[in-house]
Amino acid sequence: MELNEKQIQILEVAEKLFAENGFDGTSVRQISKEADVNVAMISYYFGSKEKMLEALLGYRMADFKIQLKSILSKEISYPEKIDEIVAFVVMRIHKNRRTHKIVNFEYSKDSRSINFEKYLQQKDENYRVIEAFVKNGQKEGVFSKKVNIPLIVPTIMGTYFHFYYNKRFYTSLHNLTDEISLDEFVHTILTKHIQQTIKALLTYAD
Amino acid sequence: MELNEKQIQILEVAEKLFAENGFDGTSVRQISKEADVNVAMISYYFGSKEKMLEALLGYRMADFKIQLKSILSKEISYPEKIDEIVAFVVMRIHKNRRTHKIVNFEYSKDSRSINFEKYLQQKDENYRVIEAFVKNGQKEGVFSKKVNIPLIVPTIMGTYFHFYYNKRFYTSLHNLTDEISLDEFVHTILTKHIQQTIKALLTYAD
DNA sequence: TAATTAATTAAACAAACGTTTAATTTAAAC
DNA sequence: GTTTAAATTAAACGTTTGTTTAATTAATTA
Repeated sequence: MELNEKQIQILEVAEKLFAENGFDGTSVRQISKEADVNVAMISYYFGSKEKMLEALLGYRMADFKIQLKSILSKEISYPEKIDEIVAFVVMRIHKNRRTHKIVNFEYSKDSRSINFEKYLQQKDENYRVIEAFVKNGQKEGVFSKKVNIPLIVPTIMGTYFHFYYNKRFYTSLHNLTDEISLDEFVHTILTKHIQQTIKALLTYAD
Repeated sequence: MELNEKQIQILEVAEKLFAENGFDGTSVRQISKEADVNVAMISYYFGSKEKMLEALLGYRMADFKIQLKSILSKEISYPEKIDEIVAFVVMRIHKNRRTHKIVNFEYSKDSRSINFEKYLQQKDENYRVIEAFVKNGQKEGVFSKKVNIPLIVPTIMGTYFHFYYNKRFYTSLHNLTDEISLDEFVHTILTKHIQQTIKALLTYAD
């Protein structure tokens, strides 16, 4: 789907409001007002509110596989590769945290009739790349064979998102006062914690 | 707050619908219809839709601290204690997953004016108990001192919730066909994975 | 420049929203 | 059995919802 400037402008406002107040908690009138366009433009450009969300998914979930694969082709040690993969995934989901939040919530609903193809595709690619990486490490005797590979990604992403969803709790626990120090915390301390966790898990012998 | 049978009946229907379709995605008329009471009963009993959610929090977040503390008083080894703590926390959040889901989403909104005291209290208790446990293990030389203690709980709960929020994806990955096998998976494989992760993290030497 | 397509608008649409009202039925207390 | 309080009801309240309409303006093409 080709998007012009105005469409992207609308999508970015929608992303912000959906993440802040939920899909159902945001009205198309709010979006149109904040994006400074007429209400009818949303139907005109996207067809409906739901299809607008689908367009947002397509817009945000692009170019994931390529970047992840370029990390894996590097000639560095296995622990270093874990560090790079985790750092990349955390950076990526932190950048797209708003869209992920919307998806996390809307996707788990039974009712909604939204097409999550783009999101699931990225999830699938993410899983396959990591599965191949871990199996390689196991074959070379670097990683433990007792690890449940499909649950590695939930541990990485889950740790980040639980932190993010409860950021009001954890920022007060860590004395993070503004948005900048939160970004910094994510890219240093939180990333390091997840790297440490995954490295420990993959080398742990019960 | 004292709750009579009818109020509990309403709250349990509300919990189910809120978790399925979101707070904003659920109407009081839906709740009243499914709970087989008149719409006005919700205002009559709880005052408003938002206060009904607060009542649900109070109802679901009780008796957490006592149960967790009784585990810690057991005379078992540190790794065994980790296993028991993780199993308890996972069992508990899985049982209350619907309410946690509602909170996870509503709490991270800036707009909403809901009182999350009961939820935050449980979170705080959970953190303090685990902090004390880990520090004890560190003092005795069993646990690594490089661990970021406030991020242990996000790793436990985050792994569970990321799995739960993407259950449609992971159940197809694990070939889980019905609700029973999902329950079983959570209490065996997923719990074991998280136990393994936390034990590895706490004993990992970089 | 004229014709055609795209973009933008204000107004209207029916449906659904949370909450309140006032009347009625049921239960408890005396 | 009468009085008082609690529970339940159908109907109405004013807003807000997503979407559509039909008219107008702007941009592109011929």
